[in-house]
This record gives sequence, C-alpha cells and structure tokens, in this order.
Amino acid sequence: MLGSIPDRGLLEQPPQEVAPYLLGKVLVAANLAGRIVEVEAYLGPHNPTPDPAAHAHRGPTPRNAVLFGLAGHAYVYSIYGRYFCMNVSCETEGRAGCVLIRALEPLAGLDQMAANRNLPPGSPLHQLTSGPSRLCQALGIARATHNGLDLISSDSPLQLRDDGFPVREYLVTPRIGIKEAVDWPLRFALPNHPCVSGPKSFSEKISLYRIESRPSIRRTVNPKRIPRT
DNA sequence: ACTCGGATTCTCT
DNA sequence: GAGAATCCGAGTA
Repeated sequence: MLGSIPDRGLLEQPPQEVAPYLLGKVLVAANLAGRIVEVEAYLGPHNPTPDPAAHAHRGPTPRNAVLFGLAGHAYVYSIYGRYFCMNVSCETEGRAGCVLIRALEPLAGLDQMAANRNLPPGSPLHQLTSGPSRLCQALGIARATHNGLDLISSDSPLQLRDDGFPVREYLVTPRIGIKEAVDWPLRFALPNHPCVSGPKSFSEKISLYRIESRPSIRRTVNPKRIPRT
C-alpha cells in the first residue's frame, strides 16, 4: 500500500543526485507515513570543493559516523538542544554525503502526528510535518532510537518506500538556515506544495527543473553551479 | 576542561 | 521581524 523498498544502489550516488530522487518517496516510521516534498543535499569532504555547511566536512566524528557508512541509513542529530533532524545517508561506503529531509506531506497517522506535535486533531497538514524538526517530532524520530537505522529494509522501524508517485518537476534553491555556502543550489522541493517549509520565494535564486527529457531549466534567474564532484 | 554555536521552532511585538 | 529556549558535539588548549 505504501509501495516498494527502493534499491540501495540508487542512494549510492552524490547527494545532489539523490536529493531530487527522494522527492515524492514515502518515509514510514512505524504506523506513521509521509511523502517527501522538500530536501537538501550536503556534500562529503571528498569533493574537490568541500561543503562547509555539511556535518561531515571535517571528516568522521562519533556524531557523523553514519554518514561514512553504507548508503540508505538514517543520520539523526540533535540541534538547539531541543530538536532533531533526519538525513538519508548516500554515496558509496567510506564516502560521506547525505540528504536532509525538510518536509513531508502527511499520509498516514495524522492524529498521532498531531498528538506528537502537541497540536489538536485535525490541525492543518503543513503544521504537522513542514520543517526538518517538525517532521521528526511528528513521526517520533529521535537520535537515541533512530540514528543509524537502515531505511532500505522491510524490517526496519524507519523505512523509505516508493509508491510510484510521479514527480515531473521540482524547484532548486539555496539551502535554508546555514551560514556557509549560502548560494549553493542544493535545496529541492515540489513546486507549489502546501507542506514545503521556508520562504515562499527565493526571488533571484530559484530554478524550476523538469524531469524527463534531460533536466532543462525552464526559468533561471541567477543559478550558481554546484561545485564539481 | 572550557567555550561556542547550531541544517530550528515558537512566541511574542 | 526579533528573541528566547536549551544542550550536545566539535574545536581549542
């Protein structure tokens, strides 16, 4: 009902390729599920131009160890003392790289999500899972319980699934909330989706890509190139 | 051992 | 739009 488990090989690629691939996929945590509508790529330190905003950019540490392991595992970290964010590890083993899940469209367990967020039942969808820490709270994802879990396993309490939802185009913008590499176009989102977080417009830094045919830029105001990998 | 700041969110004004 | 809440991990010594 929520689709099949994706192939791990599809995640053993650079984050900027895995990120748009994850758009439209389903994240399942126990009996709760949501469709991924917004992500950000964070590049590993092996790149010629290292990503200064990435947790892995100075090499392996106890915290980021998952990022250097096999692709398709959850990297969950705590932030600001009260929240968690969740990433999907990618790249081949030994190389770091990940995709931050920034927003979901709730699909299953909406009342439970609202309860987890201390919101009343029937709250608007975008209040449940729009934002990287909001979605972790809604799905009950925490570092102690979910960091390092394999997302590509039908036994896992945290899974990635592909239900065939078609994504024909997606927005590309700079990433949110970082202080380094602020212009790199590594945030990806479904256009006009109500559950996407962040500012409504990035004015001068948005591109709209179409999938199929080769990715072609329909509208580009001031795109900067992703550092070569 | 000690300092510093964060891939955020919520609550005000 | 600004400020608080709040603590763990990374970097420096």
